[in-house]
Formats: sequence, structure tokens, C-alpha cells
Amino acid sequence: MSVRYALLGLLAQQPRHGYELRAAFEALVGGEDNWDVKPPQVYSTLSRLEESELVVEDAIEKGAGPEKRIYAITARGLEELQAWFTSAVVGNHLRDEFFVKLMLSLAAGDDLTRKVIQVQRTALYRELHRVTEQRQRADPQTELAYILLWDKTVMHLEADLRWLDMVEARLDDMKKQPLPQPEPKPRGRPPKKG
Amino acid sequence: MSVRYALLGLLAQQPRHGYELRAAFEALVGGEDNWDVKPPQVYSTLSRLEESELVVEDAIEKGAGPEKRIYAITARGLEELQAWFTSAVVGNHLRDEFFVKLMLSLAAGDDLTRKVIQVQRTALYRELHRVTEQRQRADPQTELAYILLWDKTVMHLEADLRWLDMVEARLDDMKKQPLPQPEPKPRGRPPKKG
DNA sequence: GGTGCCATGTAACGCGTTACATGATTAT
DNA sequence: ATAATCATGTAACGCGTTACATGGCACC
Repeated sequence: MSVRYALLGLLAQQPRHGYELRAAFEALVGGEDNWDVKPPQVYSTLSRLEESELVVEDAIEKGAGPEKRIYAITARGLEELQAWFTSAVVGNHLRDEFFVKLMLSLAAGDDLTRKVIQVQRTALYRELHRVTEQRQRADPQTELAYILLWDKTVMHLEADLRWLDMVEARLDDMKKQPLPQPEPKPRGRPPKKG
Repeated sequence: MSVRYALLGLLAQQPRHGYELRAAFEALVGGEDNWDVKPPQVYSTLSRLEESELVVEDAIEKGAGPEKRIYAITARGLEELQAWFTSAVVGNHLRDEFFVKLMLSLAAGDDLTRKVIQVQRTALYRELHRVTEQRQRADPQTELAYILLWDKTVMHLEADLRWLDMVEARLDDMKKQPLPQPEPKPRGRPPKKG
């Protein structure tokens, strides 16, 4: 849902057409290095925003090449944007692909689990290095915003690495007492009696 | 991509049909409290796995009610699963919805930004409290795996809160010197001659 | 004056969600 | 017997990606 609201917010600043929106979005979030939005997503998102009447086609600029359809935000769009600003975004930390992999590898044996953890740790270190470098090279005068984003990323990567250490320590504890595979929770109607 | 590989991994353990897969997945990741997979995703994912020949329809169990199509993993499926186990998952920390909101709010004025941060912090605290409670209530004998997941979540939430403090400190620094809005990076071919 | 790249899109697909369908089982 | 709920799905949609189309502009 990020892009939808990002486009809405950018259209609240001024009317624009697809290409301008794409450029503005990438300027906002850092472009190719951080987050690059593909043209199809811009146009299909605009269509849905128009369908929901949060945005209207304001003008069509004809010049050389294709026509440029310029969109503007509506009153309802402004309301929706307002609601977004005054609500929080918590992001589902519990839906963790690596956790799934970890659980499945445990069922397949301790050796595989060790390998999975090692591969993951290596990749996280590499990513941490990459982002840290980028952060160091940044110009604090012009890229302060991105520095904040990179700081957040670094903090998360460091947390992931510390967590991997915790998991491995648990594995060592459990050499003899394996981690119990959780039972499926019953879903049916509980028997009325006993 | 988590569910695709999760189903593949569960079918590597034994052949199953849709409903069993759903139950097994939820047992793996903690079910409704953590991650609940909807039936349509199970069936459409199975179709795509079959289309890619990572999985085959092994048998059809006819009984009372609808037929149960039982799927089994193929040799190619096992290869794919192996590749997944031996590769890392880094997750795009740079695509951050809250960061987008923060940037847009800055363009709209310091007041809105303060409000946005405050709302976000409150929600993160609430979520932290919820997960911490869950973690404390858990039985370490039977739910050790989920405890690990909740630990990871707590670490991330704490990082997010610390980061919010950093951002707010930056805002205080910038009372007079506003955060520069980044310029769009040029995309066109650079002129051959400056 | 062709080759490559900019600017603006559309088509087709993958993953995920919400809403709906249908027959069997179980509590009352 | 009827209502609730289980068990197994399909249909339709939203968000996001990769691949493709098309017409102008810049360089050699």
C-alpha cells in the first residue's frame, strides 16, 4: 500500500502525469539504490485511484510523442491521505520467510539447520557492509533523509545478526533435547463435554 | 515467496492435500496469532507449483464430501527446495512505508511530521507490549520456536522505537535548517561534453 | 541516417486477500 | 430437524514484477 499513498501525497503537492510521479517518488525514497518503482505500477495504481475517485484526470498535455494524462487529487483523496497520515503502520514482523526456512530445516535435521543459519549470517553481513558503506559515502548536506533510512536498515540488520546468534545458542543447548515441533492447533468445534 | 517454499517443504516431508497443508503450515508458523494462510493462497500456489512441475497430483481421495487431491513433490521440486535452503533471504529493509510517510509529511510541514511520529511511536509501543505479553505467557516446553520468533519481533520493534527517537532528535536540530528535499537524479544520457 | 536511449505507456503474470459456494458433521 | 460449523474449494480483486510496444531525440 505504500505506493498508492505515496502517489496520492505527491498529487496533493501538485497535479502531475505518470512519468513525473515516478520521478518524484524516486526522488522521495532514493531511487534505484533504495526503491525503484516500475512504470506499470504507477499507471495501474493511478487507474485504481481514479476508480476510487481519490484522483481525477485533470488535463491532457499533447506535445511531441504520447499524450500526457495529468492527474489531480480530489477532496475525497485529501481525506484519505489525511487518514493515512494520522494512522500508524506496524508491518507484519511475524511473517518472516527466514523463520519458515528455519522451522523446515529443523524438521530435516540439525546439519541442514546449521548450514541455513551460516548462509543467512553471511548474507546479512554482506548487506550490512553494503549499506554501511553507502551511509558513510553519503553527503549529510543533501542526503540527510536517506542517511536516516540507512541507519534504520543498519539497526535492523544488526538485530537480525544478534538474533541468529541467539538461535544458534539455542541449538547448542538442544543437542540432546530437540526442539519440539509444535502441534497443529485444533480448529473444529470443541466437544461440548469433556 | 514464503508460502510457495513452505508448501514445497511440507510436501517434501510427505504427500498431502490442501487442507492438510494449510494446517501443517499454521502449525509451523504459529497459526492465527502469527501468520494465517488463507485457503485460496494454498490452492493457487499448488496450481502454480504443479504448472512448474515441482509437484504432482499423486492421488485423489474420494470420501464423504469433496474429493481431496493429494500432491507429492517431484525430483525438480526437491532441487528447487534444496536451492532455497542453501540461499539467503535478505528482505528489502529499504522499502519502508513509514519512511515514505515521513518524507511526505516533512514536505507538508513540521507540525504534521511531529504528529505522524507520535502516532507511530504509540502504535509501536502497543505492539511491543502485545508481543511481549504473548512471549511471557508462552510455555517454553512446547512453544520454544515461537518464542524465538517473538524475540526477533521484539528486537525489531525496539529498533524501530530507537530509530524514531533519532529522527525526532534530527528534527529538533533542524528547527532553523530544514531537511533538504532531495533532487530527482538525472536519468537521461549525460551530455557527451560538459 | 542508423543505433541507442528517453518518455509513455500496455499485457501478462505471481503472490496475496476478501467474498462466496457446497456438501458433511454435530449440537441441540 | 435445523442451525452452526467443518472441510474443500472457486471467483474476483489489489499490489507488484518482467516483458513488450511505440514514437521522438541525440549522437556518431
